[in-house]
Amino acid sequence: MTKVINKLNLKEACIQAAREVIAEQGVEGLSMRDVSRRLAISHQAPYRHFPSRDHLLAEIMRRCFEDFADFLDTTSKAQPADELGAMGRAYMQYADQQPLEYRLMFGTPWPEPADHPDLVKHAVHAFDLLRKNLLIKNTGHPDAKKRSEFQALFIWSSLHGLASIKHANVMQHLVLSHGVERQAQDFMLEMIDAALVADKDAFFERSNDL
Amino acid sequence: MTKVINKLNLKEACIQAAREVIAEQGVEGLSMRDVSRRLAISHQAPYRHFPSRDHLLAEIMRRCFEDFADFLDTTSKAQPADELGAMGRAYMQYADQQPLEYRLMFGTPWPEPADHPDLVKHAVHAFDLLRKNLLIKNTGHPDAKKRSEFQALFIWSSLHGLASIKHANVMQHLVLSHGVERQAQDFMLEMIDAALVADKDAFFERSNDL
DNA sequence: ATCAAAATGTTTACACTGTCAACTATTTTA
DNA sequence: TAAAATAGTTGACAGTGTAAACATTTTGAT
Repeated sequence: MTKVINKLNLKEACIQAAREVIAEQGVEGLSMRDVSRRLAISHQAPYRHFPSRDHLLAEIMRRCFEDFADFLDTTSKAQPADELGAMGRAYMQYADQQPLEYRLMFGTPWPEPADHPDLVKHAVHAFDLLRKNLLIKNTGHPDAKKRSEFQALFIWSSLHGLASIKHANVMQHLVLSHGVERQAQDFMLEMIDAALVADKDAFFERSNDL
Repeated sequence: MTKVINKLNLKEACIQAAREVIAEQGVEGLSMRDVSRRLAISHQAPYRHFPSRDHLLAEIMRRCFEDFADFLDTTSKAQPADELGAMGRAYMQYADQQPLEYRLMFGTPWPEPADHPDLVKHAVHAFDLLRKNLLIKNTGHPDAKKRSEFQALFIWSSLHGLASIKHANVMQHLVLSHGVERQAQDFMLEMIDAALVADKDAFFERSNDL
């Protein structure tokens, strides 16, 4: 009987139920009382396990980041010939398939980070996958570390930007030529690649003058 | 006396008060009753002018897009030598200076677009500024229209991505090398430029095979 | 100018939310 | 086994959006 299983580990059940709500209705549709109702428990029971709605939300965000980083890692490692490209495609794939979880991670104002250190740790981990990958590509280059960070920020920004524009459903109002929306992702990845290939030494010379 | 002025045009006063709330506390801090309280009117008065909170919000979003497009337009036209670059810098400048309004436009789930056609129209206008600018740069090129749209999406995504990552306050947790956060924007603009300069014909040839 | 109609604003009421406080039942531990 | 910690329930409060009924003011046609 589900109810008994729930009560054996109510904390886990709350998280599960809340994730379902979020995946169905988005984060603003999540209410503590809704979670309680789904589990057929009193509206205060979840508070024995989470001090507040924000704490429940933070735990869910943490797990999303965990899943997300895992997905990026395993998917890109499965294609050693082009890890970086695979990672980019995996990023967009995740954003496509889990739009509401993606929005939770990257489009929701974070709860006070100081109160949720684990959340930050897992979020940073996803970025570090990208950063490390680039660091390898940049070996031998002067300023390899800094360069990798710039590049990682650039790549992440571009992918995240496209993902969040897609989510906002703005594109369908832009009256784009045929096929543009569908091919936008591929074009974006090509542009990122081209930018990385292009020589950026001029920038570093100039920036050293500052 | 302010109160009288308000009552002479309550609709405008509501919008003004709501924008203040949003600029101070962000969109989730906006409540209809809060607006009423600020204007010292009954909590139902605003409903004579806006059917719902979403309608008030949509009107504010519309105006933000209007202001935003104006800002991009005038700022970039002031530097005819490098309109595109100026537009990119203006974009980031706006995002920096009006973070909460920017988040309202690009980070808030839109109300049903069908119910708010004007909102969409103004949002699209900002994109069209970019698209038109690129179309001029691409004159003579085969597929100039399509190419411009791809490029516009790429540029917009990159800028928006960086802006929204900045807003999320994630960067300060990434432990970046010295100066990287500060210079990220310049690097981004360089990368965009480099990508645009690089020959993209290969992409179009390949994509035509699909 | 008058009088009905439309507009604008107020009051009251309802269902919903997060969360505090008090109480009870259960489980763990000394 | 008694005490203490843990887990869950019930009831309350202040906040929200908004529907309905009512009052007032403004407007337009006669």
